[in-house]
Amino acid sequence: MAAGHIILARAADGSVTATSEDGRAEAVPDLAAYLREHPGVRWVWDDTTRWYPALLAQGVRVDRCHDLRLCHVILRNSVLTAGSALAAAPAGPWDEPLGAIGGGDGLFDLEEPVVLDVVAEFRLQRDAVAGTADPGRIARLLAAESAGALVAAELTFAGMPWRADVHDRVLTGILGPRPAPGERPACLAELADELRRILDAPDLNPDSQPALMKALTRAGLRVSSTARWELRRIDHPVIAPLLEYKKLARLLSANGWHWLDTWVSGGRFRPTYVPGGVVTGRWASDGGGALQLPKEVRSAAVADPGWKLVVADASQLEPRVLAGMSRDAELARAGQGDLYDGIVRSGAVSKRDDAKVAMLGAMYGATTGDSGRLMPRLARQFPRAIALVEHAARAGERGERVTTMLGRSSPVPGGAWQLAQSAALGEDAGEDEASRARGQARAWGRFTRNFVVQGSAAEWALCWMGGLRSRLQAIAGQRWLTDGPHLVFFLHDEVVVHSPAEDVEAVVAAVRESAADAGRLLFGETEVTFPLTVAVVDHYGEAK
DNA sequence: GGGTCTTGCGCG
DNA sequence: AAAGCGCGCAAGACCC
Repeated sequence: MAAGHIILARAADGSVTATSEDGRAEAVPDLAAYLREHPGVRWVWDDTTRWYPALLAQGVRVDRCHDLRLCHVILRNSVLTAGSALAAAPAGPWDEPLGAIGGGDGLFDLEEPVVLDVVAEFRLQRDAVAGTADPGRIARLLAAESAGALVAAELTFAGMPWRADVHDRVLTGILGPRPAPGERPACLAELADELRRILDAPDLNPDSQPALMKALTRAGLRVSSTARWELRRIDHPVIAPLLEYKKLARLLSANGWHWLDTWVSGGRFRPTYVPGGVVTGRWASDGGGALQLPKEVRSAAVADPGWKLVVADASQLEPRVLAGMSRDAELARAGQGDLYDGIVRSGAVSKRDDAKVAMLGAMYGATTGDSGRLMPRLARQFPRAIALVEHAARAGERGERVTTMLGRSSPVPGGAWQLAQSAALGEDAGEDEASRARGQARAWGRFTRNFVVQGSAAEWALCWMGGLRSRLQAIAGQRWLTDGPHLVFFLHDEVVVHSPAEDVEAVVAAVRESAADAGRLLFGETEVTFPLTVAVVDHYGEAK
């Protein structure tokens, strides 16, 4: 049996109080020492971002926590806890966005710090969970979400190993040497000159969309935007160098030398992750753009000497999660190996690429094009899976909420949406109004359709990563976080572990065992498999 | 000079 | 000007 919960609270003066489950409270003069003296406890606190980074900096790791702020958001919105006192209460400080609550450590925070009653909030949350038909379900979500908060803090603390010299070499190879401030790198400057020459626009700044638009129009190109997908299908000598320019300009502005100066220091890339930052439950990032790290620069993520990167990604995660949720045995069978090959073997479609496009269409709500055309063939072959996403779409079109495997619910559409729908029902509603409302209803249906799949896949990933974190800790033994194998990167369905070479075998096993556990945590015993692609590499660019 | 919107593109 | 979901970021445009 676990050692139970201890609730930590910080008063306005900074003093810390610990309250155990039987209600006994004690002052905690030395927090780091207190945590070390109580291993195995699940620490309950207002917000992991307000406690854990400082503890890590003092060399203290935490096994488990309950993040009240993240859990509050889930319980406030879930249809499973809609009848709870927590959900019925008016919006309060726990509903405020990240960073706005608590002791007011913001630099210009002039307001009185709000001291949150963490003991009362924890009781409300436990009651909300206990009041559901299957308390274990949403409890698993809260545990996974909280574990994710610990992982996020540790990812930032440890950082992804990053070689600035390698990154610089990549940039120089593609763009030319680093230019003086305010200048374009050589390759971009040459391309810009070429564009000006071809378009006969000597002062053109190709970074300005309106200016580019004008120059293209003057040269006789009929375009309605300067987006790549539109330019790509035009036959004109300017297109090739223009697309090349855009590609290089993107690399320079998003992940060039400026990015390197800003986000990489001491040989580590340290972005900020935001657990629960996306409505579906996916993480967002805030600074560093960790979730958009382009493939071109991944070779700069190099393992330290004597260390390796273990890169693992879950293959075709979303359709597998859909198979699990819908208990679609046919789709589970198709996913015994490569899922898209399996769909071809089932006879639904004839090419692997068609299987992929059709499946994406089912999960995103495609209605036209190849995707929309192929999707009905899936419905015949995998009726349970497709019925699940169709139901989610219909519910969204009616303005209802939908819920993931572990209990995160979608928001209700906003006031403008509701207004448009009721306006369309009015007697004097015009055809315009009605069709706009229909369009918005379908758009919300596409969102809820995707929500159940994307959100449940995010839960799988949280469970996977949480389990992996514990296993890595066990492998590390007495070693400190960054001295043993540890997570350094996360990307929706992919993780990177930085590991001493001698631990790699154990790490690979841990990654796979954690994936199998995650499947069971979401679906119990299930036919659905969650195969991983695992690569042990010296640099991230080698994987995939 | 600041804040916010728009465009375009990177990731899953 | 996306067909088909979810994001973040940078640059320029635009407004005050």
